Amino acid sequence: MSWHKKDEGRRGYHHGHLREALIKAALDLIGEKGPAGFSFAEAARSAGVSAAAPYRHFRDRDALVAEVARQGFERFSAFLANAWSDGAPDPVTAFDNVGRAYLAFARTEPAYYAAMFEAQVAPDATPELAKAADEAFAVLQRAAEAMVARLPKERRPPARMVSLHMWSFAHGIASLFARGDAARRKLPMTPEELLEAGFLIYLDGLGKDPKS
Amino acid sequence: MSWHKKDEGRRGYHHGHLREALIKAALDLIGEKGPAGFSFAEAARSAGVSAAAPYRHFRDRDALVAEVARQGFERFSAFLANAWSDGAPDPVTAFDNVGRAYLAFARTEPAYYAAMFEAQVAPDATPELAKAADEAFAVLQRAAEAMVARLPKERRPPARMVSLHMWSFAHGIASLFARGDAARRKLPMTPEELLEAGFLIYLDGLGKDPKS
DNA sequence: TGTACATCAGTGAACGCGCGTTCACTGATGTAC
DNA sequence: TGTACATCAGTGAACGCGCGTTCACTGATGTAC
Repeated sequence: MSWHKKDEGRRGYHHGHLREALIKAALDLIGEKGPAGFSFAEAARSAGVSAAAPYRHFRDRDALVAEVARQGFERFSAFLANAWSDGAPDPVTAFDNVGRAYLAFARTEPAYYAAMFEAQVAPDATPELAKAADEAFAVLQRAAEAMVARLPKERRPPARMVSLHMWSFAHGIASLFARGDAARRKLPMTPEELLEAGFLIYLDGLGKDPKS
Repeated sequence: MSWHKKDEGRRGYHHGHLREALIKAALDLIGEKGPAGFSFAEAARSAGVSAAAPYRHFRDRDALVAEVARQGFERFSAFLANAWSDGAPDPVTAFDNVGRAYLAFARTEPAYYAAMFEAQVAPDATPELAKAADEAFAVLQRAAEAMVARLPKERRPPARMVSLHMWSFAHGIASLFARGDAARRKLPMTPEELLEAGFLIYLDGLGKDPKS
């Protein structure tokens, strides 16, 4: 990677993009050793800067992790929204795509995923983090609304509940079977197949009159 | 707590139950500060023993965490099996109870839960750990088998799939909304209500002819 | 256009600390006879 | 029953290491005039 606004590799007394470089370093280190396996000092070192420099940009290690998590949620939102694609070609297919995107994110971005969900960072550690997480969930919520709207009005379930079901289901599969690190468990099928099968059964259940 | 076989508090040169005491100390420390927040030295200190002593019982910190996780899975198995209660009073109710037990375990034993699922310990770090985890899953599997057996043979889904769906769903809810630590997210209902509602919809879906 | 000055990002040396790990040792326990 | 001995769990001192954090500093940058 490169910092286009600076001449490659070279820098003077001022780094110029230290904040961004520290976030990148933290992300890489989380990817290598898990959310607990990196130190403030190590992030500074890998950004090529003295151990005291990060204090100009982050209060402490946790603030840095929270910022990584926040950026993770931002990318996650965009990724899910792209999969949803405004419900195209149809809400059911699009919703299934959102679930697959959830798994794909966990697999291809294990460092972000760990920072978002498995660093011992409280979901509301900073207002910005809470907001970014809410926005990611809002994508699921909007998708659930569009999907639920297709059901006959008299037995239309609350979209909020449906979105929470799907979030939990995708999250469980991702955390157990689709993660991109050593804690992934074996599965006799792809995580995507497991998710889709469950999703279809759930949809059948939604479509069925609960009194029958 | 007390070590009944030794007179309270007092010990001579030999500890007598150091292995157990270290495991207990690790569990407590994980509960206080998360799976990454404790050191071998600290476990030794809180067992009242020199920093070198733990090496007589565990190769390193990870081996100790793996043993905590193993014991966690053992308790988890027993807890789930107790909830299943051989399918009494009926398989559907009993299965729902297993789901509730999953959530209850995550909430009341956050330290075990963290060691089992969120320490960066590979599921097959030791053969004993892998075996204990498999046994916990086997309880779910047996429950799914009994439940599936009630469906008409021609559209009976594979029990393995059903148990994986339920594991993932319960695990997702537990990890996001029912955990016993600071990373728990807010929910506009109880985790148990969310789980039960999803479970019932899924059951309806299973019962429905997929071709209809 | 040039100069003086304020700002502030990054330095590097220093501190105390706890950790992991090793080592030769010590002393409690149990058992062979 | 008593004694000699083997075993091995726990000691404590020592080591080097990296971390977090502080501090007075330095020098690059941008801007007021």
